[in-house]
Amino acid sequence: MTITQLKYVLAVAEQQNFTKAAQKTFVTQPTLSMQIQKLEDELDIQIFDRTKKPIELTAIGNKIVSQARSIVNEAERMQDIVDQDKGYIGGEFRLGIIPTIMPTLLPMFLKNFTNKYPKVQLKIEEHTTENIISKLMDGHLDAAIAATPLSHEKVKERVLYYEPFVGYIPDNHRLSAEKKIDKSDLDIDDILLLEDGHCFRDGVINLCKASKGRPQDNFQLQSGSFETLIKLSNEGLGMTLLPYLHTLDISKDQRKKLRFFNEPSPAREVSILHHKNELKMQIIDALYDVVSGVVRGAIAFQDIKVISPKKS
Amino acid sequence: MTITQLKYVLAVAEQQNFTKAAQKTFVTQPTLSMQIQKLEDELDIQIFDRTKKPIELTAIGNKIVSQARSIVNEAERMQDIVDQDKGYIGGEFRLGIIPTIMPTLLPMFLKNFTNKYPKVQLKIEEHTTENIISKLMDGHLDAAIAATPLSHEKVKERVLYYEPFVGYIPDNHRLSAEKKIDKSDLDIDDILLLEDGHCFRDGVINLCKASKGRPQDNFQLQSGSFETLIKLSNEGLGMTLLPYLHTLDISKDQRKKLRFFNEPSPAREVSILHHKNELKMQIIDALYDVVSGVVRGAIAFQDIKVISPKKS
DNA sequence: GTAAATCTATCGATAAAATCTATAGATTTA
DNA sequence: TAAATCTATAGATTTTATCGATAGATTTAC
Repeated sequence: MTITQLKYVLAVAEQQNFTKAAQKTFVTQPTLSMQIQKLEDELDIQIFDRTKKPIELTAIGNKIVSQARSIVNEAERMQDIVDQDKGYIGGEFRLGIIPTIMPTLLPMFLKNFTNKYPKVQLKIEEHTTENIISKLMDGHLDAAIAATPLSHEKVKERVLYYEPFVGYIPDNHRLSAEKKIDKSDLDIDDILLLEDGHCFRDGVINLCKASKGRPQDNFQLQSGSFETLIKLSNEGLGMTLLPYLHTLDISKDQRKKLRFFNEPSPAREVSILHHKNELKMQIIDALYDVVSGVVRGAIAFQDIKVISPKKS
Repeated sequence: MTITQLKYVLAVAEQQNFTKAAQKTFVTQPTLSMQIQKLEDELDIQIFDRTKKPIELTAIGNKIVSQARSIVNEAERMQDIVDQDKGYIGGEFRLGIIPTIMPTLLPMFLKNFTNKYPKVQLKIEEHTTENIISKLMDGHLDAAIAATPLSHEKVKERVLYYEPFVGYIPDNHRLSAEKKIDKSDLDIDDILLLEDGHCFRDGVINLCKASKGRPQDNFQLQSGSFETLIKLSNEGLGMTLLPYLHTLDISKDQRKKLRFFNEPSPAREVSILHHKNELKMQIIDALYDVVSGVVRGAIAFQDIKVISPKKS
């Protein structure tokens, strides 16, 4: 058994196709066929069920793939260990970011980071928190930025910043006259929410529950972007809540409709996540430094109360 | 980087000698030299400091070896996964046992086990609890039998049996007239103990502490075997405590000196330990079944109280 | 229903590698 | 100082991985 064979198995398992897997691994298809057969012979089992189209993993094949992933990950970590020892910061780095953080945070740190660490090939992907967790586990992502705490056993969190929630109140709204709003003012049936799957939505629901104590499940409207929520709100469909960083680049007119919360302001905790096995720690450290540095200038709230991002 | 190269590195790190490592890995010494050099070139570091005699690991070499061990262990697990899937029970299996369990328990299950699972090559080693933990961690042992609970993060425990402590009271002793003894009768300064390093010693000390509340550290005498303790006790040097299984094969005369505890009798918990990564689970399951089976016939106490084996 | 397209396995050739034997060079031991 | 021990190097040999070409099987398209 060789590490190369295991990589081939992973490629075929992922592509469900020998030919495509061959391209991905930069060898010819017969090479894959032979090497995988050799491994199957050595272990004396079938990894793939080739009668199915497209090709499928056998029951034992699934276990093999899972173990192979673990071995290949550990093997790739070897170079990282050496890099870390040398203080070298470079290579490919896959960073996941949740949708409600991506548009505001990314422009703030990306240029700064790539300037400072030109040898790092940052690959940034947008995923929901749920997908981020699974992609951190299987090694597809090296790290991620999401709302926390998630308290996942195999994922470590390091807090980057706390981002207060800000109310966006249309002119005709009952709270429009208030200078500041209080979480006790919130009514879940009156707030425009992001669609299901966004943890910011769950955070808002938790916030309302905390104040009212009774959740309702038939929300009026749902959207995938804050821009849409703002427009719907302007149409008089209700108020909405925005994360603070998002309020920094909205128009002057809209800014007038913002209402901050009484302290302690409800806030979300945003952290950098990585797998417990501490792959590429030196790049994660670098990201942490850059991001927490740029955000420190933009957010300066003292008294906040963290709202859980988890569905409850 | 290949798995073979990593195995060579582990062998040289262990033997601190290329020539001996070559014999162990069944290749010639030049093969080792070249493969290890290739790996060093690929990672662009020195794993071994060849100026030192005997050869030593460099600082980064230590990290490499640790990671290599992890990779090789995971790789070897691949075959175990296949074996488990096939229901095959065989191969080499290294079992560690602590000294105070070895002489009584081993004869009880060994023949039974080897009859039942002839394809398993059992290699049994005697180690202290401390050594057992480290050898489970580095993969030298596949499983071990020791007093628990140890609550070690990476070691799983499965209880095999509870073994009561039994007092051995010489004729001239103050407790000799009692039919049963109580843990409140114990005086640590009056009990003959095994030498330091045996967890049975720590268990007894914990027991005395629990009753008296004040530990003393200047014990009268220490020995490495219960036989010696019994003889010393016969000489009038004090009482001692024996694990129940040990009392099953002592002479008739000596048996008269045994005093059981009032219930709940203090007891040690004996468990089978294995690494969290569940290597060779099928053999561990088999061992568990056999051992707990044979012991169930020998120990039939109802009301016991487990004493911690850990030094405190 | 047939032809084209797609996909995997197999074959023989070739390039790459791992390993071996022999030995040089260096260091330690006697 | 000689012998013994140990690692590195060189060159030969065997083994292995990969490739290109193609056969055989299945699916897709018409």
